[in-house]
Amino acid sequence: MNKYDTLKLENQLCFPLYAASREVVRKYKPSLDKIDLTYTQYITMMVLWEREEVTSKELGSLLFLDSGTLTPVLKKLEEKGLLTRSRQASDERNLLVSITEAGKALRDEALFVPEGMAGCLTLSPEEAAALYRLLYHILGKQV
Amino acid sequence: MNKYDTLKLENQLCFPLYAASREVVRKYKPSLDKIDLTYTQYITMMVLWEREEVTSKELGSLLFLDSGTLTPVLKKLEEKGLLTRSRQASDERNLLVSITEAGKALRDEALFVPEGMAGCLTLSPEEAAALYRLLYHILGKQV
DNA sequence: TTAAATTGAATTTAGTACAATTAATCACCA
DNA sequence: TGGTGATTAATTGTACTAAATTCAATTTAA
Repeated sequence: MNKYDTLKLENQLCFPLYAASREVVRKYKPSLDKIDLTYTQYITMMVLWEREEVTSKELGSLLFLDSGTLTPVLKKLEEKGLLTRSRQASDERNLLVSITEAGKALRDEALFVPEGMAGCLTLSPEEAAALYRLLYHILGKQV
Repeated sequence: MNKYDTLKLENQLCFPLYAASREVVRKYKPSLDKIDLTYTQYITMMVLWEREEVTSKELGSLLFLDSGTLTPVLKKLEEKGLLTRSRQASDERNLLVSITEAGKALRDEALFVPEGMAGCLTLSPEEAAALYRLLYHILGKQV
């Protein structure tokens, strides 16, 4: 035991978290390429498939992304014709994001994405549930 | 139960993994700012504090980073005077990365980083160990 | 000994993150 | 009621990270 042990890679919890996150996002890539979305764009669309209309602020808090990150993502998705951006009449500071028909249509194509990932993570249902709980704990949302 | 359930954000395991990773890296930032390192630079230095000399290739496999990501990181650390980059005589394709005295000296300052993070993650030792194991499982390295 | 295949790093291009700025709204009090 | 300062939300600028492509060195096979 020496004083530098806390600086060893193998003693870090953050490092495997960081690496695993990138690893899994990388695994999504081939499926997401087929529908021409990045991972960030994909989770954004997930919210819109549930909500149809949402403010940028709400999106940010759902996805844990700040507005500086979200702005270019939303502009890109607007370019693709999957959503529209407008200002909320009641408070023009708020950006209102609305899904388009093309955006709704993409949902059916996107069904293949979780299908393709199913075999990728070799965790048992119990392990997956435990991991899920621990991760939301870190995110400050006890489940 | 409808066919779109697999596309709900709350049913994803990848999403909290992605979000938690960014969340924790964000928590490191204030500590890392004090020693003028990004998180990626920090984990790179961690390897060099253990090894002193390592090829770029080995670094990549230890950190799960590819050379395209590593090249700018190593150049930046060289600029800061924390390491030197040279070619391996036996095979000039290999980039040899060596820590400098300044790099070694930084280790003592870096001790404050894990100290500062200690209170940030409110996981019990058992939970931390479980998470650690699950993450390395995803990384394909059973522990 | 040379051509083809492989390996490793660097470059290019795109995406993501943070800090600083700008615009809109709100709250307070004269 | 109207104005001033504080707050909130998004955007912009800059830096970092990631993936795909390119280029150079090496190895292998003919």
